[in-house]
Amino acid sequence: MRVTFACMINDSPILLTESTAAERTKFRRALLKWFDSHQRDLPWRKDRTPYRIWVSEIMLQQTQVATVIDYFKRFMKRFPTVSKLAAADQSEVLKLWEGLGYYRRARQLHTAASVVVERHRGNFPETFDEVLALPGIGRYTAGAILSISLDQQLPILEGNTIRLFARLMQMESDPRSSANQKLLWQFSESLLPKKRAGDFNQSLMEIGSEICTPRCPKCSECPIIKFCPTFRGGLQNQIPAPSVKMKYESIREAVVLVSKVTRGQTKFLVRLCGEGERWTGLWDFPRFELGNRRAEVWLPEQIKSLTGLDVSVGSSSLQMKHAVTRFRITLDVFSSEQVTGRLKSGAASELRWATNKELLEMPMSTTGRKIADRCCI
DNA sequence: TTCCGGTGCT
DNA sequence: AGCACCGGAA
Repeated sequence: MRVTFACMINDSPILLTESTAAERTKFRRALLKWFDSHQRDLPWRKDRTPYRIWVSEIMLQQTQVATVIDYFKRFMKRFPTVSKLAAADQSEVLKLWEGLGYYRRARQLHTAASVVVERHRGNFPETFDEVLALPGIGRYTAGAILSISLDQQLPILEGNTIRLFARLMQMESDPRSSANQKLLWQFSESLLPKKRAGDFNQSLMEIGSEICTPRCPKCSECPIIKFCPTFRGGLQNQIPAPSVKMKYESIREAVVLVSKVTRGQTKFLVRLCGEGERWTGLWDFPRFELGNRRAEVWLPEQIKSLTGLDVSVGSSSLQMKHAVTRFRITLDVFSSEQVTGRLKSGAASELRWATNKELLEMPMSTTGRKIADRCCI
């Protein structure tokens, strides 16, 4: 049997970094055509107002699409407009964000909503500089919002497109270096079509996340395979250059679960995390970095100075492991016994007693929520 | 157990 | 330039 691969023999490889205008047109068309038939049905793609795209982009920062979908739906149902968001209490915004992580995003989103109301009369701004000036919005997010919602011809560069571009450019050095970041932004800008810039940018990101994956990229499904020198060279595992390994630090933390019973109601002591600490604006049980100290002695001292209460702690009733950035945290939960004294007034941090039911309404971190679920029944 | 990922502060 | 911020997925 004779098989000819005429098309492959005749197709000369195209390097986008040295391409003609006609070749870039082919590239854009291939991407947009793929997007027309392969784009996922996502809730923020239904009604592409700047506000909805903004909320989706903030949620999608550092967070996968599958995780965001339900949060986005709940958020838009409760806050259908920027004015409704601005009018809400921060704690309610954080409650809708509970479990998504990076809670500063929610606080900045809420702050920015007020800025939009006051500075822009409730209309989300439509120039790059005005959008960029809002808290929580950097170069990527400003470009994404304005290209996706208004088709403004603005480039984007984020995790998925960095990887895709590094492969399309056959960039062998670290794409995270500032020199390479500059090249990648230029590359992103050089590819943009005049029309449908938003679909084009989304297509790049979707191919980056669904096809041009870090490991085992699905090159056979890639609509722009013929523009990819990394595929031709079989260098998918070398490009992008692997980053330097993260070095982790192990730390020990302890939660003290302080409870009291009044009129048959069990209440638990919680505190509001303040500015400059993890989980700002969220509620947490009293939590301490234990280090190598002895829990039975040190934790009651800490509780005394924090709250004025005298407690004793027994042995840990629950151990959890979790990670926050570079820290590997082993968290022990100690239930306090023999609680005496009154909560001191004018404490440095905001403290209160909360019933099981009240805990449900308070925004908490994922570990805080697990402790509440497991221990505050 | 390791990897992944935007913004903003220092 | 380096680091903190979070949770989920590989």
